[in-house]
Amino acid sequence: MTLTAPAPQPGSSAPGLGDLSIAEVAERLGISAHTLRYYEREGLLLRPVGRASSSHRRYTEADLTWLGFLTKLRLTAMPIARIKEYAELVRRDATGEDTEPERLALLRDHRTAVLAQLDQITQSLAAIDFKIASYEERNTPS
Amino acid sequence: MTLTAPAPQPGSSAPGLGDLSIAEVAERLGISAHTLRYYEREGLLLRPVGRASSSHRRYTEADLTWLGFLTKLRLTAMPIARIKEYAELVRRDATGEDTEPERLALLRDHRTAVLAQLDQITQSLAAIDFKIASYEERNTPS
DNA sequence: GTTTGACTTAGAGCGCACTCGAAGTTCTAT
DNA sequence: ATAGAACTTCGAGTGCGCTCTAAGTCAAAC
Repeated sequence: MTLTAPAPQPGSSAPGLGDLSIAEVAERLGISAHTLRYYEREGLLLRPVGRASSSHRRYTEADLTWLGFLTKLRLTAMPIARIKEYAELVRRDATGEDTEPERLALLRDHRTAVLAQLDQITQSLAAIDFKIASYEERNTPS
Repeated sequence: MTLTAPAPQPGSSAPGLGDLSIAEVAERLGISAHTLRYYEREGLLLRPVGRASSSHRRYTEADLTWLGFLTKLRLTAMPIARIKEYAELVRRDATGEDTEPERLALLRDHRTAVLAQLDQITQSLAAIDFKIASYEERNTPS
């Protein structure tokens, strides 16, 4: 485990020496290496992951940033297929096309869904709290 | 669809005339009739559902109350197996045994999980909002 | 009386998101 | 030099929570 990372110049896109192994990325993101390979296979990444001479994956900071955002989309229950669409838009953008309006729309839609999600969970939590309180009350005949 | 429900006396446990069909319950809870039967099969209900002379299910208010709580547990991602445990505790309680401490512990555990869930979602939402804001900014060159 | 439609059962099927297995290669440490 | 851990690919397997199908019953509407 090499911890001396010689600060890659920001904006570099080719894999360099400060890059991370799949296990390191997995740990940082709190997901498994299996899952990382799965996401890659499913076309969720923005560009091919770099490889070391040994053909082992080497993730750049940019990869990490995207994967971090991706996991936040997953944590808020965005389906894999939807994330894939988003990734495709980003890739199309890199070819000169302007897909920002679509990306913005997609994120706004998702935002709405997340707010609804939060609402449902919060309301359910209130019911659970109420039940807990009623149990506690009963066990505290004072 | 009979909407004139002659207010069942509260506390009644035997199926009566004001009871609801599976379709009515499904609609009220926002789940499918298929799902309701599935929950029943899985042993998530507190006692056998009443039947009309036609052998069609008739849900009491008490059934509805429990199913309402159960859907809130589901909405907060409690696994079916865990809900089943909880239901079993409630049923054991009805036999004279006191399972309240266990039920309280189970709900408290779940509450903790829900809070963590809310936290993760909220943090992810912040990242999504940040991204949305950065897109909007770029499209507003003033 | 016949049709329509909601209900019943038992069991199979499905979609999603991983998760694992096998067999082979490569890195790291001694 | 060699052992063991970590990586590679490809494809299959798993777990969860529904979701649907088929064949049949029953009640109400026309």
